[in-house]
This record gives sequence, C-alpha cells and structure tokens, in this order.
Amino acid sequence: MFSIGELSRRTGVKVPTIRYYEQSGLMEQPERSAGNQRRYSVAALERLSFIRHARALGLSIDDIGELVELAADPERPCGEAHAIASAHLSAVRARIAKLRKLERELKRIVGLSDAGCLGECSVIHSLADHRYCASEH
Amino acid sequence: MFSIGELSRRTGVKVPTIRYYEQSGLMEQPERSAGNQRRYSVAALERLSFIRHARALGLSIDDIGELVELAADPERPCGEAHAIASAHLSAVRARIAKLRKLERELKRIVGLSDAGCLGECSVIHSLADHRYCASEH
DNA sequence: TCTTGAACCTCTAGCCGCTAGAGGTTGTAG
DNA sequence: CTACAACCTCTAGCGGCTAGAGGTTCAAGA
Ligand SMILES: [Zn+2]
Ligand SMILES: [Zn+2]
Ligand SMILES: [Zn+2]
Ligand SMILES: [Zn+2]
Repeated sequence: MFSIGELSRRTGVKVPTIRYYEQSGLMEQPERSAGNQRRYSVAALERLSFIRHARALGLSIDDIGELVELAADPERPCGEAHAIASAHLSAVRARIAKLRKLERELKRIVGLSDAGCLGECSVIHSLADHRYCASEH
Repeated sequence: MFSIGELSRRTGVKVPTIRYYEQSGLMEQPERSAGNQRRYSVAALERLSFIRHARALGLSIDDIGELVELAADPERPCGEAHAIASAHLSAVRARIAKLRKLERELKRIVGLSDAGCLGECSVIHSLADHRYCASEH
C-alpha cells in the first residue's frame, strides 16, 4: 500500500494530477487510511503507469478511460482499442500537417526580415495580410 | 461604421470572439451607438484582420498584443517583432519534432495490431509500457 | 407610427488538463 | 509527546474561446 506521495514518486505523476485523475473517473477511488488518506495498491500503480504513458503519447483522458476499460475486460475483442489508437495517429498526423504549413509560412515571413526592414516592417506587413501566404492555414 | 455582426462577417471572426478580444485588451474599446451597441471603424476592421491572421499562424494573444503595439509605433525598430516571429517559428518547430516522435511510436503500436492480436491486445500492451518505445517522448 | 424579430447587450459558466493556494488534519520519526 | 512533512478538501486560475440566460436596441415592413 502506497501513499499518494509515494505513488507520485514511483510514477512521475504529480500528486494533484493523481487526484485530478480520480476526480475525473480515470483512476478508481482508492482505499483510505483510518485518517482518510489515500492508500494505493500495486494494481493502482500499474494503472497510473498506463495512464501516464498513454498521456505522454498524447491520448485524451476520454480515450484513455475507454482503453483502461477495454484492457480490464479480456473478453472483448480489441478492435475498439485499435480504432482509438489509429484515430489518434491520424489526428497526430493532421496536426503535423497543419504545423508544417505554419512552419513554411513563418519561415518565409521571418526570412524576409533577414534582409533588414526599410520603413515598414516586413514581418508585421506579412502577418497582416494572408494574400502573401503561399497556402491556406 | 460597422456593427459587431458586420465586422464579424467581414473578418470571419465570431461575434463572441470579438468581444473576448476586446475584453482581453487586444481590440480597443469601440465607440458605441446611442443604445450602447458597438460601432467599429475601418481601423478596427484592419486591426481585427491582423489579429485573425496572426492567430491563424498560431501566435498567442499576448504576442499579438505586442505586435499590434509595435505596428502602431513606426518609430520603434522592428527587432522585437522579428524576435517574436522567430521565437514562434522555433516553438512551432519544437512542436513538430515532438509530434513526429509521437507519430513514429504510434505508427509502430498501430502497426503491431495489423497482424491481429492473439490473447492480449498488442496495442494495449504497448501503450502500457514505455520500454517498447524507440525514443523518449 | 407601430410592430415585429433579428441582432445586440452583459454576465456567468463550461471546455481541457492540469496547477496553485488556502486553511485544516494526519502520520511518523525523534 | 512534539514537531513538521505530508496529507485532506475546496476553490480558482491558465488559454482561447464557446454557449446560454435574460434583457435591450435597431431597422424594415405594414
Ligand atoms: Zn522588420
Ligand atoms: Zn496566411
Ligand atoms: Zn489488439
Ligand atoms: Zn513510450
């Protein structure tokens, strides 16, 4: 049995974050000491490690909640888990694509200023007007 | 003079968002009609267009506030504006790099399941444990 | 001129995923 | 037995909006 501080140390998840996960239903309500302090089992430690890693991979709290449920029920086919993961992969790819467009435009805008600005600032000028952009964003 | 709805139509920024920008100091307080409704000038229209485009490029409200001030003061050298833009470019690049790492891991994890899972789901298994990951994230 | 009704007003609360702080209680080591 | 770190709950804040309640104003048509 671990205190919340010990669980925090072992998983690298901050104490208030653990309480937040409990409050949002992602972590189960743990047992309590006589004085009402949380006491965690090894199972809770594993669950929190799963959550931490899934969060690090960018999955949402809701998705992780689904995955935790799916993991707990070995009878269910794992197609849903696969779907969540590949939907997330697609979302990540979409975000990358968007950011790359931004990167290209920003590179152009920042590059303009390397020549130095005479009079009006070319950075501010380019930021002001989308017509100078090469793509939508 | 435009009403807030007209300004919204002309810039593509939603009405509550315009009010939010005003409240956060990004848009100046406009004149008001006799009945207390907002009335915008062409200058306000241009300012909001600038804000919209800078937001579309991912700049924060705070950064845009700085840029708007810099733009309004043609005496100031534009080094600060360049600095904001290139710092933002760096931030975008950092985010891309992070997302690409995620993408690689997720691709691996999703790919595992293509073979089909016998017994334990390989997606859930991989999500649970960082040791199978090829990089930090 | 009067009447609709769309558009406007302010204010509050919610979204996500935490994080910070106040003010009080418990656990543990010396 | 005392001291103090660690715990407890509760509330509020971050960014960048978005939604809704409940009330007022504007402009077009009769
Ligand atoms: Zn410049
Ligand atoms: Zn553009
Ligand atoms: Zn599977
Ligand atoms: Zn990993």
